[in-house]
Amino acid sequence: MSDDLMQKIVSLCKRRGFVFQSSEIYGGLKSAYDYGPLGAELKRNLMTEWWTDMVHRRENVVGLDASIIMHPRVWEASGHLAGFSDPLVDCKVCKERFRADNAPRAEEGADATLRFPDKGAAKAALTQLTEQLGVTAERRGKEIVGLKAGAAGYVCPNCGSPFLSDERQFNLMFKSAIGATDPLGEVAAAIEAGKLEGLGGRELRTALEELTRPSAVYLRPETAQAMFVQFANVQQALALKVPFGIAQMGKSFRNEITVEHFIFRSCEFEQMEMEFFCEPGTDEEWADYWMNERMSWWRRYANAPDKFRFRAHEDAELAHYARGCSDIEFAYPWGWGELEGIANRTDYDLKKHAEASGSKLEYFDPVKQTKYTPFVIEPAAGATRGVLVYLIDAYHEEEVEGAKGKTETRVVLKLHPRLAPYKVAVLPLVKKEGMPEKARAVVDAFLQKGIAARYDEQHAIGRRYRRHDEIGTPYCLTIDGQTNEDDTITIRDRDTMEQRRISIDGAVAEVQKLLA
RNA sequence: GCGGGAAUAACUCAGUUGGUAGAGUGCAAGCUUCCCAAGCUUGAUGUCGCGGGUUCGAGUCCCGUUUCCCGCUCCA
Repeated sequence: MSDDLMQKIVSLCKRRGFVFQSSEIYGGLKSAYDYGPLGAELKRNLMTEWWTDMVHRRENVVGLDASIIMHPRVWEASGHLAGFSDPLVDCKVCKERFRADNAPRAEEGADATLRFPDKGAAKAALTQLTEQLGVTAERRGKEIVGLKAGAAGYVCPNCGSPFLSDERQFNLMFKSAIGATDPLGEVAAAIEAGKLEGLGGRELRTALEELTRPSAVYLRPETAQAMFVQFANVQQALALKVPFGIAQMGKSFRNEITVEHFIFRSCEFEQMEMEFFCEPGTDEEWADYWMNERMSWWRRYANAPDKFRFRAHEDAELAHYARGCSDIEFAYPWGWGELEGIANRTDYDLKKHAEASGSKLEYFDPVKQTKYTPFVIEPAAGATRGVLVYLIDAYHEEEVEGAKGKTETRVVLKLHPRLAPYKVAVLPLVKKEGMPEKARAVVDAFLQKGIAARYDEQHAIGRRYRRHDEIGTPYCLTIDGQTNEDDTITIRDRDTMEQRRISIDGAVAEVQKLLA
């Protein structure tokens, strides 16, 4: 059922021009998606709503639009360069993949006991050990005993097996090279000069890294760091007093181990983040404040507000820099999943960057005459996730009575009017008696005001209504026979399908009122 | 990356033991039509994901590969 819903949404997205697979005619590129005309509007509307709410409506929050490529030392200081290259290992017995540094320790030669959920699984594992790995061991119920831990120094956290793949580095940051010359030229020159001769494994890797390091740059894996790095500039330029926030929207890039669920997790994605700098000791209060602000923002545009919830991170899953973190989760078709994280990042980031750069990233409180490193509350939302969330929230199938009295299924995207790609569709009831001309004039009036409007005369009126239901157009304006008599048109509500008459001259003002 | 499934028209899908690529929907043109995918006429659209192989002949069989979906894992 849930897969079904996602498939319908994916299909609608393509058919109606919300989201296309990237580079589709070349076979597609993994996890890359393009936002079509309607998707571009939806995403833009969503992000504009965020910016308006977070920046324009608040005196103490300002914006930033930083470059995606920053100095590589930013990522060293932030911990991303190390943290995003954690060695991962696969278990050869149960196929579990895990982080080597989180695995249960087991010194070489220590007893290793494999545990399985039931006897059947243990039997199967024993057979596998014997046949594929050539190992003899003994099974006792759900366990396999008589094995020793290997040189790795740890065992599989899932089944306890010491049969593991080599550690593999996953570079989760997109690496690129800045400069007009290809760093491979340096490598080629070094090879020709024999400088790499005799090197292997880790040594060779290190040597190659050193050769390419001068030109190595990374695409940002989050927008947050620029706001820490520019903290002092922003604070001084605008003479901001703590507490204040810096907000930023934009693309981020991560080589995710797995991408999934359409645009839910992709390597290139868009974020809406704000770093709120506050006095130490007031941080928990501000964390509560922003949690409530952000939750009410998400719910404001939703049909089903109860599909959003908080989930506090347990201590074990907290990032090393965070004192606390609460996710705003949404009930996706596949289950609850993250949409936004509100983290208390303490003074970790500012201190790290101060230390690494040698710059003072402190705040002097002119009233209290004290100097301190502010604490940071970070509401970090996924903009592209937001698009998916509202598409899922908006997608409805309804049984309605058709023209001939039989029940039909109506597909309607109940997008919030401010998020909807088109605000109005203007339809001549029939293509004659001057109706198309009048409809065109109405469309022009909307476009002059910068309101996304669409003229549509194709096919029967009912079909046009349904077509706009499917892309979420909240209002359809129809020019009919009566328009010629009294200069009124009908306005149809997408969700109720009810119509009422309004004056043709007041149409723009009427819709503006509805959108406000 | 590992394991499982899938890919045929814009969408949803059929396609027999290998023998000239189909339907519905949608789309386009026109007629009709004064309000909820109505009716009629006409029309266009296929590198059958891509690349090899087997074969007289491959949408169909084999191999590789790409992409998508479902689990493991990671995050916004």
